[in-house]
Amino acid sequence: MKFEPVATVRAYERVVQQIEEAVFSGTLKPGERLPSERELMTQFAVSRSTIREALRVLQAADLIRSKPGDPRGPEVLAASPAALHKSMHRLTRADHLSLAELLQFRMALDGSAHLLAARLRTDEHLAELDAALASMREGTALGYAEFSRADVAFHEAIARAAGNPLIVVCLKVVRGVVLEQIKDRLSHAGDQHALMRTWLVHHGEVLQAIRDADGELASRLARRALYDNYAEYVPECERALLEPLLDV
Amino acid sequence: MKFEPVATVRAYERVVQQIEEAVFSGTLKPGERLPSERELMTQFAVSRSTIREALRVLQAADLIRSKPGDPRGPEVLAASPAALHKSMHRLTRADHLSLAELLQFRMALDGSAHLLAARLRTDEHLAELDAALASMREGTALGYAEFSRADVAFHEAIARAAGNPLIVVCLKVVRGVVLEQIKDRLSHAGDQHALMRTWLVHHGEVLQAIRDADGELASRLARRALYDNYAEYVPECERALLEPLLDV
DNA sequence: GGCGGTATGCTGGTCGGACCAGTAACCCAG
DNA sequence: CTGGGTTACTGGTCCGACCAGCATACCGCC
Repeated sequence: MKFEPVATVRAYERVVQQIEEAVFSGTLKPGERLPSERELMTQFAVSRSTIREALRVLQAADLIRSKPGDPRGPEVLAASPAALHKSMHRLTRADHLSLAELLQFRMALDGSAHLLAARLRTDEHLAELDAALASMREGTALGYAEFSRADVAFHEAIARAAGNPLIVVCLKVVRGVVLEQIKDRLSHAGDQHALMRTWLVHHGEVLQAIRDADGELASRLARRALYDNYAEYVPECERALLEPLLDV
Repeated sequence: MKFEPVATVRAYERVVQQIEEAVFSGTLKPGERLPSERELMTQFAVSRSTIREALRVLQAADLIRSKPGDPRGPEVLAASPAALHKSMHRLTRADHLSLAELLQFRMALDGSAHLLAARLRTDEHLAELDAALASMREGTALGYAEFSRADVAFHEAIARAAGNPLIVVCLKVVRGVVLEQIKDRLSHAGDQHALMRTWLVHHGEVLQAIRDADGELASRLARRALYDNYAEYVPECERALLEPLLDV
C-alpha cells in the first residue's frame, strides 16, 4: 500500500494548466480568441481575480495577449522565442556575470555560428548578408546609432544562416547584456569613424569566408574580432578566460 | 521638435519592474523577504489585486515564492534556470525547436566547453572529474538511473571547469529538454550494459584529453560522442545540420 | 519554574461587487 | 452606400470581505 504525496495546487494554477494544454494540443490555435474573463469565470467556476491571475501568468509566458476594450477577448499568440529571451535576460542579469564570462560565451557560440553559417548558408542567406553589409556601409555616413543597428542585423543574419533559433536568441540576449555593461565606457571611444571602417573591413572578410564556405576561417575571424574589440574592457587577470578560444 | 510615443503601461507592470530591478541590482538578496501584500499595497499605492498580479508574474518568472500563512512574507529566490527550462520546453512542444536544433546547440556549446575545460582546468577540477567518473563506474552496477545521474554530474563538472556559469546553465537546460523529447524512445534501447560501458570508455578518453590539456581532442571527442549517441533519433534529412560540427 | 497547548494576529488565497476608460460592431441618418 | 455616433461589452483597477494556515507569545497546568 502506497500513498501519493498530496500537492496543494492553487486554483489559478489549474486554470493556467488547462488553457496551456489547450494551446499546446492545438485546440486553441494562434490568432484565436479566449472567452472573456467574465465568461471564463463561469466556465472554470472561479472568481474573476483567479482568472485574471491565471491570464497574467499566461501573458508573462507570451502565450496570450489581452487588450483592454477588445470585445473579442484575449488573443492566443504564436509560439515565439520572446519568452526564452526574457528568461535568459533575467538569468544573465541576476547571475551577476562578469564581462569576461559573457564574452567567453559569445566567442564560443558566435564561433560555432559562423562555422555553421559557412557550411549551411543558402543563396538567400548570402543575399541577406550582402544587404546587411550594404546598409552598414550607408550607416557609416548616418552616424554611429544607425551603423550599430545595421551591425546587429548583420550578426543576426549570420546566426539565422546557421539555422538555429537557439543560437540566435542566446547571442542576441548576451550581446544586449554586454552592451548594457559597457555602454557608459563605449561613448568616449575615440575616433568612431575609424572604428566603423575597421568593422566594415572585418565584416567584409567574414562574409567572403562564408561565401567561400570556409567555416574555420569565418569562425576564427569572428572570435578574433570579438576579442580585439572588447578585450580592453576586460580586466587583465580575466583575459586568460578568453584566449583559449582564439587559437583553434 | 520630436514627441515620444506614449506607452500605456499597466500598474502591475510598474510594480513588477520595480521589484525586478531591486532583485537584479542586489538590493533584495536571495532568501530575503518582501513586505506582505498588504504592506506592498500601501508602499506602491495600488490595490491588493494589482500587487497580487505583479507577484504572480514574478512567481512565474521564478524570482519569488510565496507560501500561504507565512508571516515573513514572500521569499526572494536565487536565480535559477527553471524559467529558462520552462520556456524552452514550451518552444519544443510548439514545434518551433527540433531535436536536431537542440543537438546542434549542444554540440556547439559542449565542444567549446570541453575546449575551455582542457585549457583552464585546475587540479580541483580534475579531482572532481575523477570522482564523477568513479561514481559512474560504480553506477554501472546499480542500474541505469544511478549511472545516468553520475553521467550528468560528469558533464556538469566539465562545464564548471570551463569556468562559465552561462554555459553550465544552457547545457543543463538543453540536456534536460533533449531527454524529455526522447525519453519514450530511450527505454527500449537494447543492451543497457553495453551502452554504459561505451560511455564509460568515452568519458575516460575525454578526461585523459582534459588532463593532457589537449583541448581540441577533448572537444572533438565530445561532439563525436553526442552525434554517435543521438543522431539515430534525428530524421536523416536534418542530420546535415549536425555534421559540419564534427570535422573541426 | 518549566512546559505544552492554546489564543492571537498576521499571512496569502479566494470571492464578489463596483467603477472606469476604451474598443468594435452595429445602426441610423445623410 | 457610406460615415459618424451609439451601445454593449471588454479589460484594468479598486474595495471589502472571508477563510485556512503559520509563528509567536501568552497562559494555565503540572
